[in-house]
Amino acid sequence: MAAAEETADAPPGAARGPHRTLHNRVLAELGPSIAAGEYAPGHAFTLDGLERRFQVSRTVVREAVRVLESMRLVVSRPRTGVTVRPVAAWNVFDPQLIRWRLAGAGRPAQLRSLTELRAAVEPPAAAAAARRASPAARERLLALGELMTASGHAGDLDTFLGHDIEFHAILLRESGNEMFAGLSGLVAEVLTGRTAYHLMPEHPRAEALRLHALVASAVHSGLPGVAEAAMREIVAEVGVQIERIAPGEPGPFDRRPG
Amino acid sequence: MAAAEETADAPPGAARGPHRTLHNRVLAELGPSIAAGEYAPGHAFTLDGLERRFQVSRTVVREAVRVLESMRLVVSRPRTGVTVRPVAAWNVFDPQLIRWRLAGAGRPAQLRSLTELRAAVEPPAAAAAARRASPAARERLLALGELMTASGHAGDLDTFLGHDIEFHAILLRESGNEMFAGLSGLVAEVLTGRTAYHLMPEHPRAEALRLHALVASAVHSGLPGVAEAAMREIVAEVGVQIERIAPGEPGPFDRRPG
DNA sequence: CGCATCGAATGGTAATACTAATGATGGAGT
DNA sequence: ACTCCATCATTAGTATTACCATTCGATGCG
Repeated sequence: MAAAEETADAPPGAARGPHRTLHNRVLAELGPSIAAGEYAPGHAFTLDGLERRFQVSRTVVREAVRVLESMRLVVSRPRTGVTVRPVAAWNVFDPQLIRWRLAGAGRPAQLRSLTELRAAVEPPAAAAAARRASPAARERLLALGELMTASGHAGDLDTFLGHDIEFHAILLRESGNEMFAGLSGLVAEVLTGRTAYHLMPEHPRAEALRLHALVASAVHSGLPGVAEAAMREIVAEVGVQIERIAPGEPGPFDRRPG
Repeated sequence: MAAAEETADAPPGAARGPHRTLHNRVLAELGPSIAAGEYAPGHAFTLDGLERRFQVSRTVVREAVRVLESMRLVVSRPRTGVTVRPVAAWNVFDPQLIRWRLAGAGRPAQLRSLTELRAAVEPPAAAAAARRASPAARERLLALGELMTASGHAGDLDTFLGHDIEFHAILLRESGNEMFAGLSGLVAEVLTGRTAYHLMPEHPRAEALRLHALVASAVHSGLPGVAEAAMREIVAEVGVQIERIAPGEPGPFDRRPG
């Protein structure tokens, strides 16, 4: 009922999404452009300049700058202004910053870093989950293994992706390590990005399906070693994927001395 | 000359440390107490309350709240105030937050998470460094291996700690993965914390010294597999250390079903 | 039980004073 | 004439204050 009003009283600018506040809108424009390297380290903004550029008050600009400062993207000092810091100083684990980089030209490099990180963390996380997961989580993992096998054979990549994400998220969350758990959102981005990059075959490899089921089974049975080994097999193909994501980057045998 | 003036114009409160600005001073008090769990999730502050509590203006309080918000410690909404979010929502990788937790009652749990994380990441990082490190870094690692052996045998734990930190920092930085590199500061905290907790024997174990030298040698020779295996041995003792840090936590064989 | 209204708290703007950092100026000593 | 150094002026962030707009939960009425 009153369908006409629904469209009328919800102008696009007043959306209650992440851009609810003005300083978030400033961040949404300034953050990605700094993260993309559009401003060289050392480049200096002034508050007045940003004020004019975004047509907002000083307070709003300062709030945005404080957030950028807490991500260590910039420093704000009297007389100097707001200067961009070198990339090495940035908080590269800040999810917001990661998303900004994924949205821009740095996407392949960011996906590459994330993929390597996930390859390092997920096997120990699987082992930890085999030790510490709740009974309900163990059951859910078993079920997800079967669901993934089904949707994988059916070639339903969207459904498969959803189950894949939930599978890895549960594993990380149930590892009992909150830092592992904190990576679950980023792993989801990697898995999604992999699909978006068409790095997935039309049907997931049968071996990968079996390995996921094996991990689930090992966790269910409380066998950390088996879970870790099986997960290591799953992430072993990342070397290949990294090459496809960023072919220009130094590969496994580059720069080998002698 | 004018030595008397030097002491006069540099009062301790005006130090140019991290508390240079007012909002940082508010953060330095509010952040740790929230991070320590002194306010249950759902607890609501008001800007006016914080204003009075810290005797600062609204602007300053708002900037501090924005930073806490970007760490996902709190959300700020009209009518509701600034409410503390559940721990699961926090940006657990934010170095500032990690330091706040390390400074408070959560220190053992935080050290435990960090130790597990480092155990997961450092072996792959060592492998990557063997592939990608610069020649200068390979040389420095060799030298550090010898320095650690010397200071280790001499029982000079402070010097040893310094070399140990530099060793792991170089390895992470030269892995060519900026997210691995971003962990170097945190690894330094773990190593320092381990010493502070008296988890180190008076003389580092001879095996550990040999293993560090072996990692350096493998990286120097461009042997990723060897570097990774040796590093895995180094971090293998973390299981023991974790037990000592947090004896009450679920151990390797807890909750095993069946 | 649904809905309009109220009010409490944040969100945003503007004007202004304070303070820190830095480059320029000018004088003293060589 | 030249160097050195203290001092001052300039610039841009820092902080305060006051005021209005917006949002959203609660209250209570129909």
